[in-house]
Amino acid sequence: MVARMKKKEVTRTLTPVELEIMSAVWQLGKATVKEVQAELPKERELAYTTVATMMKILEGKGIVRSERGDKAHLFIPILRREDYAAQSLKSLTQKVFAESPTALVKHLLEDTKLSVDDLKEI
Amino acid sequence: MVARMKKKEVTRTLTPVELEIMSAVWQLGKATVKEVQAELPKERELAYTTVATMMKILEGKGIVRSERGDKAHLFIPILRREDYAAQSLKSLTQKVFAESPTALVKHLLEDTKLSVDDLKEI
DNA sequence: AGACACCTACTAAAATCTTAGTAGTATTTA
DNA sequence: TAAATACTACTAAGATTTTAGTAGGTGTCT
Repeated sequence: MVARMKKKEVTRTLTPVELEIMSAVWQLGKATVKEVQAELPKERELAYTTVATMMKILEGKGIVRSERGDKAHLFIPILRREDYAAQSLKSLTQKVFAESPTALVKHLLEDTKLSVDDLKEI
Repeated sequence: MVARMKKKEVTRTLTPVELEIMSAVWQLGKATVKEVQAELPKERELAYTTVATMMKILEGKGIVRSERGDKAHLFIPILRREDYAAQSLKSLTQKVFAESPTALVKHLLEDTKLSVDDLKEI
């Protein structure tokens, strides 16, 4: 009997720009090129067509899919933020926190605003 | 009066291969090209000169420095693993765990073998 | 219909990353 | 000392990533 299998998850790591773009897409949940462009940090200026190209690339890689929207295409994440996060985190622990997951948690507590109470809750 | 300042830390993110190499260097603490090459996972075969080139690049970027060793140069990390780890983690939380540091910790606990006791200790 | 605005597809240049060869120098060995 | 060995510097090809322009389509306004 074949148990429910974890999805393939061959997902390579996103390139820096892909990640920037995906951050915006994840944030928006579903968005047009224009919306993605607007969602980028204001100091980050990418031409409309550049964002469009990136969306195309992401679509080609199966990271987002597109739907015809009212006027413009709507792009929707296929790769979920949580999944990518989990994957990145795993790889991070393997690669740079090799022998000290404890250190990771420590840094984590310092960096995030996570209180001890939040932690207890978990 | 100028308080002790946190170091510049402009460190861009390491490319995949740079990270592979640095993993080895961090592991060894201080190493020759040959040692780094040997430290790579055995299924990962990079020519000696490729490793040498990478060391050069890393040195150029100020990530390692070199000292004349007995025969070969010794390469020594400038960027410390902990610092890079902290930096990566911060950027990861910003980019993919935006609104849910809690989720991060959850994943962390699932992925690492960190026990609740270890956690309490922290 | 013509002009305008907006969108997608295609194309491609520039930058960066990855890989490794070759040549030259120094050191060890036969 | 000549040959073999080991290492570094230089060079560069190929791959991938990043950036954006141009052409052509579609709808909209006057």
